[in-house]
Amino acid sequence: MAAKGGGAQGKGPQWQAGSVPSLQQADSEPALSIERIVATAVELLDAEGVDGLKMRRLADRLGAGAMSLYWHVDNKEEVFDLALDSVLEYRGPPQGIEAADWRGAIFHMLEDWRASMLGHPWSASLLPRRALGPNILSRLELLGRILSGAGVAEADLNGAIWSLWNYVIGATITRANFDLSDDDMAAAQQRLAHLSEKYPTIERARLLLDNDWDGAFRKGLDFLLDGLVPRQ
Amino acid sequence: MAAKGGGAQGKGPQWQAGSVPSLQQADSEPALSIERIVATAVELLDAEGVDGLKMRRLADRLGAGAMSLYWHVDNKEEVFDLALDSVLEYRGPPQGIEAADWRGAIFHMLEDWRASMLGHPWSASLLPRRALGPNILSRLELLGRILSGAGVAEADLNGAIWSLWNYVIGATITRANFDLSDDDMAAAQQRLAHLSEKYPTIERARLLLDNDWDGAFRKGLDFLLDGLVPRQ
DNA sequence: GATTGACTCGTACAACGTACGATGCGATTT
DNA sequence: AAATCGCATCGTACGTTGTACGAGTCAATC
Repeated sequence: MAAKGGGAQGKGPQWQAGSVPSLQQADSEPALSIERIVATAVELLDAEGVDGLKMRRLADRLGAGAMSLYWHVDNKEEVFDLALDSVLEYRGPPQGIEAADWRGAIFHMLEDWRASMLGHPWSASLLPRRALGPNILSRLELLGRILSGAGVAEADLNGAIWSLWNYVIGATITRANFDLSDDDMAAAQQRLAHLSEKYPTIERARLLLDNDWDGAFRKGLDFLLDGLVPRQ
Repeated sequence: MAAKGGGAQGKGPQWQAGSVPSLQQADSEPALSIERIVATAVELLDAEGVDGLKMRRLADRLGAGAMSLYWHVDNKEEVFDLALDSVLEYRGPPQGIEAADWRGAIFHMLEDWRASMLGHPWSASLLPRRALGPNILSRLELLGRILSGAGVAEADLNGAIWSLWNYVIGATITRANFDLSDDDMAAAQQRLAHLSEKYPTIERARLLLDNDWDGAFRKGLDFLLDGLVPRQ
């Protein structure tokens, strides 16, 4: 009887944390586990980017055979899913009371979100393809709770949550994309040099060059919040 | 002397349109060309998604050998770049004068942008990884021109353009992601069913279920524009 | 001691991107 | 007319990838 379908039963990632330690090769490596796999996958992704994650390489880093991974994981996609969600954990606002300063709470959470993703740029390119993990859902839940407490009407809650989510995702993806490739940008400029007179406004605004990304992010967020919850 | 580096010289896509027709096999297939390759790639992407685009399959559809593609294109990545940009062409507002109704002009362009991408959902997942093509730049240029005309200060232009871009990208990617997978969503619900009490707000807002995406998009855009260019 | 179930891994395979070099063909040159 | 050249096509082959399959190990249970 093969192990087929035993460990990683069912479809989709198992969003779990608790598991039995139960190490059995006490000599060197601390035995395989989803946690270790995910942690190492994140390391590898940080070091080599999305294309650098290969099952064999991941197994090597873990001191295991390639096929051993498949006991804990259905396929490579699931590794991506788990790695992505693991990076998006939110530890909550520092000390501020969210009820009192809802605006601060939102800002903190969303800026932390953005920072988390920019700290692992591969996550931005992964996000569009992947499912909602529990950490993402937690953030959305928190967002909804704060907005609701801030006075957003029930009927508008959906639109408000999505608007903020959209904005954060968009800003992060854009930033991660251009951050990864400062020379790509230069190359683009080069490549389009002879067309540059077609884009005078972009040229004038130096849109592609010097940018206060963080400031722009905050400002746009401010506008959005002003619209969602008018200052009294 | 091999053809190596002859046709697709240099690095990066050639953002060109004009080319000599010059068909030489007059019998059946109208000869290979970048235009034909890109058009067929888009077809294939529409039909099979990002993972469905393989060089061999693309060549088959074109009635050509796989390696023939490489005369016109450096590698598969370039096919993605070209396909993405080709989908993002903007034909301009219908009849409205952009100077008079700048708000309408912006809305039209951005909604068209979003619609273009949703019409080819693969484009949303491709965008984070790819470079700026001329069609994207044109849209940004137009956006900047309109905003500038609407009274946005030179110093704020950058932030304003990026805010809108971010919002559109984020909204589109989110929507495309969830649209692709209505059953993924159901599966996610299922998978997280036992955790559902952890997300009461999401539950209550039915965030994952019924959504007026278009309405939410417009509303958020309104808020953003109100912030960027206060109504007098 | 036999059985079971959790876990590991060596081998093998099919599919993929694409390097390489041969080939064909029209236009240009001699 | 013959030779040359540049554009374009494609058959073959290689290296790399994800992963199916089944054999193997070991601890716990009966």
